[in-house]
Amino acid sequence: MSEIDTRQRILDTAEALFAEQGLESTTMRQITGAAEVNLAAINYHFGSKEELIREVFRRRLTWLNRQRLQQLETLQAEAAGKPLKPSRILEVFFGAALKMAADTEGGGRTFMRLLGRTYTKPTEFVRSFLADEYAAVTTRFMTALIQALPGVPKEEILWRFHFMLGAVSYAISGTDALRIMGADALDDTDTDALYARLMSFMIGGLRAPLPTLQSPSAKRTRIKNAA
Amino acid sequence: MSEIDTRQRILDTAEALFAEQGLESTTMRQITGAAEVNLAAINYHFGSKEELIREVFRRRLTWLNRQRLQQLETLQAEAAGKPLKPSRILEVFFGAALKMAADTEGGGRTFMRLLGRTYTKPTEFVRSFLADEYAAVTTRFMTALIQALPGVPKEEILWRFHFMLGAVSYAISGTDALRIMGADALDDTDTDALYARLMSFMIGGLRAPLPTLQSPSAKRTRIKNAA
DNA sequence: GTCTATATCGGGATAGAC
DNA sequence: GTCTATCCCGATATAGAC
Repeated sequence: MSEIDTRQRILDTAEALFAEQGLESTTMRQITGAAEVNLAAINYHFGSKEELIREVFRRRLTWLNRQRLQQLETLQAEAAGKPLKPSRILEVFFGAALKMAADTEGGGRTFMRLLGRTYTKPTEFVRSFLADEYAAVTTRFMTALIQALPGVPKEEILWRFHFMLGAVSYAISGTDALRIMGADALDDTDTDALYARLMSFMIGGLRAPLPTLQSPSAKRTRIKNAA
Repeated sequence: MSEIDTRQRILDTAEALFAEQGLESTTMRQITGAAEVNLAAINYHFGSKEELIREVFRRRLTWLNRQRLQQLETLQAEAAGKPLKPSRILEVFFGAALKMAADTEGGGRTFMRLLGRTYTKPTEFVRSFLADEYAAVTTRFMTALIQALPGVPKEEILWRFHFMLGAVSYAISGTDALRIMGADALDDTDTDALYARLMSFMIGGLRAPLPTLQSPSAKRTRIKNAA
């Protein structure tokens, strides 16, 4: 078995097991066992388990974010200075993610599930290199969104972007949460339908009337009545 | 130190460490060390680490879901047979969660972060007892929502509920994802503002026009153009 | 490059004195 | 109920033969 093959097999197998069990719970014995390579191969090819994790994320994220930047630039070039429609920006950013998540054979779906789960509970070394991978792309998209929504405060846009990240993450991560909630019957294999559903939900949320933020003195009353 | 005190101290400490590090990465040595009790105390009081985890979730979830059911019943009694406003139902379900998440001193905030992270990647034993805890509450809320939205297909409601779970989960789980995305400046301590923001976003998403689901033959074209 | 064997560490759990 | 000491296991990592 050649060097390249072994590396790829380890990466693919690790990705699948990480997505299924989490980074910490997956052992090098499981990975090398399932990949049918020797236990020592991970340390030989990557140096350590941490470096393997880094590489699993890196190889997909650089590609994904390059796609996003290119498509955003295309969009901006076509607009020729005119303001972009917010929905177009979201379609580029989240569409790229969902397109990758729709790729069941190439492992894209597996990876996106892993990525979504990693956002909320990253260990420090994971958080730091994810931030590096995203640094270029997010500033570009956020400024584009802010320009596309002149009436909306920047803080509000950031929050809604955060909410959308959560929605997309759950949408991609399968139906575990829904199964906990007692609904096992949903079909999450129709990725086109999922994309359509998600986009209309998110556009609706992005376009929603701004919340009326009350003064501090009224705080207690509001939450109590609402909850 | 009395029995009760030790039990509580273990539960509180475990909850905090689980939220911070995850269930698997947190060791019994860390818990007992931070709680300043003996290493053997966990096995004595709970039997095993798994049983401790179960109890950490159980004590908060039963209370939370009882609140939700009571408030839903109140709402339905007040309506006296008339259809409920969807937003009122969401306010009860998610308001209860956010109210608990606003409790920084009593550990509610810590717990809700733990819960949100657990939804997406539950081990089998966790998934099964979470499903038990939620069994009563979700069927009630889903049927209420379906009745409140007569024009909307049941499947669509379930999906949008799923998206909302994701948004709420991310909103509660802190700003890790946003920090990865390069925005560290958001204030997530103003829980009332967060509640208002989240509710208007979710109502907007729930009220959004239904997606136009295309025929299977048109699938490839749509996603390609969109992404 | 690949393998076996092993070093070193830290995990959960328990026995038995107090 | 609490503590110490210990068992047993499986983790990452590496040394050294092939």
